[in-house]
Amino acid sequence: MAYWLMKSEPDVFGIDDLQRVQTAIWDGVRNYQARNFLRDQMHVNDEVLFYHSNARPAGVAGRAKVVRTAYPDPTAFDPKHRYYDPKSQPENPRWYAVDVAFVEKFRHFVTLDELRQHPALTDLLVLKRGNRLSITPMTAGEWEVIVGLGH
DNA sequence: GCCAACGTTGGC
DNA sequence: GCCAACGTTGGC
Repeated sequence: MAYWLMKSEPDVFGIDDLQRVQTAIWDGVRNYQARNFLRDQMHVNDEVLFYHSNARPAGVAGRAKVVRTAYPDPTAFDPKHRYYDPKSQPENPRWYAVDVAFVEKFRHFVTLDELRQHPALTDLLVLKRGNRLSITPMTAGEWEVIVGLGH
């Protein structure tokens, strides 16, 4: 069991969208380090904290879990899609996606500021200066603290 | 909208 | 392999 923080822009796809559809493909990852986490280390039932980026405020909106491990990202093969990448071919895929399922929306939205203030979260990768990774691992302890803040 | 930080691209 | 130019991310 692993614990992940996954960023999405709520204007594009937020926790409310996931709640509505319940299960969704997490596609559009176009960063090698994030892809490697997703492709090589994500397992079914891994915990996901759903982070709203490019939002006011930014922060953790709720929980999801992994329900399908990595498979080739179909949006990379679609020339009309904004995530299209001609260098990714079905016989040699460059980009991958997983499926995630809604678990809960936090009663209390945990803002980036609250994360920064908490002494147990100083090593959280998303708080590191300049961090742009859309998928980052965290420890079970960090996960528990953030879920506690959200409840 | 600004802009710092970062990743990727491509010429050499 | 270097590195300047460029594009993107994401908080504010």
